[in-house]
Amino acid sequence: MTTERYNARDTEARWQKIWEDQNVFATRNDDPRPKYYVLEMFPYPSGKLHVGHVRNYTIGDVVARHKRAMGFNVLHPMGWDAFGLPAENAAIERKIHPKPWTEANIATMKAQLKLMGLSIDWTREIATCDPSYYKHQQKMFLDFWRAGLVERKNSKVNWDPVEQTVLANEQVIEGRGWRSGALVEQRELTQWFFKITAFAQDLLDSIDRLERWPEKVRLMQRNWIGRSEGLLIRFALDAATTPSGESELDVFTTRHDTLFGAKFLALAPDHPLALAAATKDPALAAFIAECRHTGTAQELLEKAEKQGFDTGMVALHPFDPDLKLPVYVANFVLLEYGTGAIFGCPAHDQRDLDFANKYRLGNTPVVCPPGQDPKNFVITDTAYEGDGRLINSRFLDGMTTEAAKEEVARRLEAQTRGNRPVAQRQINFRLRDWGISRQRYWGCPIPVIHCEACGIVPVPEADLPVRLPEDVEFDRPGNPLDRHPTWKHVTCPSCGGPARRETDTMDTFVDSSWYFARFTDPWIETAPTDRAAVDHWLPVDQYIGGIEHAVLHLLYSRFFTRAMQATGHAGVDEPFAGLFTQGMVVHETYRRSDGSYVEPAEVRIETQGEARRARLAATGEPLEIGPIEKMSKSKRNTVGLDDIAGTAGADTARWFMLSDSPPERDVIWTEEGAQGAWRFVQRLWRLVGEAAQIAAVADMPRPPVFGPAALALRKAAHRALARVSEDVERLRFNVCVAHIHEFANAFQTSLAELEDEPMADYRWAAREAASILVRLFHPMMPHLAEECWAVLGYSTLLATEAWPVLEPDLILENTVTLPVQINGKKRADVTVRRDATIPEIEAAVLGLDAVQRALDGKPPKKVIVVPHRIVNVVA
RNA sequence: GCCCCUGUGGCGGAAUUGGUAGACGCGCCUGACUCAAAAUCAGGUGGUGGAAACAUCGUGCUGGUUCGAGUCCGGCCAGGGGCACCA
Repeated sequence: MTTERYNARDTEARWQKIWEDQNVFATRNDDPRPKYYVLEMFPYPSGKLHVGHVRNYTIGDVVARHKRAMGFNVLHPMGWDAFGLPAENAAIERKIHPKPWTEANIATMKAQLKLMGLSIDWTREIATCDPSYYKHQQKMFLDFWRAGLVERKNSKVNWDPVEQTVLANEQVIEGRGWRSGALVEQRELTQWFFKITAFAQDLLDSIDRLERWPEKVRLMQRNWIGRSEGLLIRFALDAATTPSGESELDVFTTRHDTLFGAKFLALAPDHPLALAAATKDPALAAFIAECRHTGTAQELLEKAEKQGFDTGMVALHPFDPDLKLPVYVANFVLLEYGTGAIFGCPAHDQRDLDFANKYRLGNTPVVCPPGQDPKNFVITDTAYEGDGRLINSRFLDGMTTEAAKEEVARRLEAQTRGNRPVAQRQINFRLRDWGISRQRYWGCPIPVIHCEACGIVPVPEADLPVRLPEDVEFDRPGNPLDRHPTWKHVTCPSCGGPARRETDTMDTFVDSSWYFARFTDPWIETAPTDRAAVDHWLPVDQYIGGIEHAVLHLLYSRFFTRAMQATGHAGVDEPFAGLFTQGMVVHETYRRSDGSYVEPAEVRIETQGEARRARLAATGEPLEIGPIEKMSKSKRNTVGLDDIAGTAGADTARWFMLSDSPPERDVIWTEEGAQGAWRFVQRLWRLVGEAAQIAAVADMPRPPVFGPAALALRKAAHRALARVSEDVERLRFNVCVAHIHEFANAFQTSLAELEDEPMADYRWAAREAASILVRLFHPMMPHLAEECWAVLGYSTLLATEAWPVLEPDLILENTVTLPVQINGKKRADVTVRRDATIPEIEAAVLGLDAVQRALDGKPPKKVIVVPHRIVNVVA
């Protein structure tokens, strides 16, 4: 019996067309079934779908198809994160306008996505560069502004010299721009900010509720928000020493217990008091200028030595005005955190100690580590930053760190100067407001107008969207909007006088902060969201994407959803109830003897025993096999969709992506593995073909009894069903793959052992087994599954079929075989009735030869019976 | 420097969450089919000893808890990630 070889190319195209023609994946908002919203992070339309995308969307598609089979009304949309710099760079390099460039890329990538057979509702497709999308974003910007969630302020910002634009803190990784990799400089600019800090506490607290998020991402967000509880202490200054008679200085600390160890105060170089003093002290002004200079590049900043300048000002210790503390300006104090001023306790803070040692300010240990004799506890080069008992601290002596903090806070809060308390408890966050101004063209225009008479005026809602002009030039660096001859010149909507449009555009992360909400009703024109739709669908039940967005996109979206809730655009605060971060696709690298990289497609791998060797396929030239790395153009180790889907088909690529590694880990793309997946596709095809030959007709009545062969097959089918059902729910697709393999092996063996003329009961069981098998692999390999479904004689679409129903009786055996251990080592097996009592099991075990021998006539010390698991005899 | 995660055959990885370590796949070895190759099918594949039954060791190292530890606890080592003058 021969079966035709499975033709992936034609078959996949055929089913894709059928799904499309029948609108199988279009989702209705008024469908009464329970909802399930699956979403993969939408792509930037770079023009090329790479295997990382394939993995991401395959995972999402498995979830979508499985949930659909489980009876949910599944929303699985797709769109384009279409604003961004690459389009502008293409415009500069290739003289193509960003708009047609982006549109062409979208068309290409959409066609590639369709080749993968994803069950996407394309009727909801959106692109963020479309005015029908960004007009709503402008509307929300204005609403947020009115709600006090937008602010225009002057501050130090990260300037990317390559991209010629400002970046948010989250977009600076190790001092470099997240995209350009250029060293970021600090610049002082007036910018638009979203007040993400307004939600700092809530964003932090709510992380606890995100139970279906990876712990790792939750931790990263907690650290990024960086809450610390401390005390704001108002130090008195000796007014005679200050530039204009200033008498107070606020300092934030989390270690108020060490207050008696204070040796100095330090101000950030740009602290108002430092600037005031600098007007009267040229040397200080020079020092501050120097700090600013070295402060431009993050890298230098990290290596820079602690430096300070004694301002001559004197502060008084809050508990003893006779203790005078010098006030320095120091390069390591940050203006943006706390009050921009600190008190230095050298004994218990390494930075303060380095500083004090350099300027000979001395140190007094005030916290004694546990187990240390206070009498000979001295600090030289290493500060003690841990907890302990207080020493050298008058009324605090003997207290624990915690008690001393409380005592200091209590006493200082009770003190007043003027009529203000000397201290108050304060919570500080590391999180900064989100700077969204970008000095670029290809982004969403910020809908405001600058008027000399009226100040900053919002664009009236009737005038939205503020459209990007299309006639722009990219011949020079900088922002083309700013250079446009007419676009920015407008009349003030308030006074009618001449005014200027804002030429900055929004960070593209704003675009991606609410697209998931827009998908719930992308048709509504009068508002960003339809409240019924957005409240029905959100939060996203399963969101899938890369770990690189752990704090960027995922934190911004959490903020944005809260802001939408505050302005009435959504009824929820958390956008993503479940998050899954998938690993990267990596590949071996190959290099010639001259060090140049060679693409996998040009390489031939030879194996000799366990040794692997690589050669250039064309010439046989030997190549060095390099480390396995993230796919990149520079290492030339990329694999394109065409390389995979071309002959072996999308199903093969999808199956391989899911088979080896757990989805959260990196998967190594190997030629051998891909071939293995292709072989399995063929094997399933043959297997289902053979099964179809003997399988009963679909409506054959269920036989009253099953013979041993039929029963064994049914058991294997239902065992696989039970296991795959559980593991697909837990997104453990690699384990699902193993179960399907196991079942296919058992099925094939069963068919091979068959007599020529199978009995009716077996023919019924074969149909059942085949239909279960096909439905189990359908979410992963939908085209092959549809084709097999048709081969089995069904006329329905498998894409809309229900998940098989488990018969639990079939996976319960009447007898169980338990391993028998003697002193913890396995020595025998015992088979007992499933419902055997513990004494019965014990009796059976003690009767075993191996146990008798081991006991040597003596009674066992102990027999541990764990029903259905194991028996352990302690001799 | 601080915080977190991960270490299991030649490789990717399973292990019912404290109960038979190595499922499943890749690779490799042997055999069948073939003039031959590919494809396919059958068998084998952690180390050591043994013809075999079997014995014995074995989840980075080390100590502990337990009848029983890959899984829990303590201390190391290695690899990966996040944050980084955050007071």
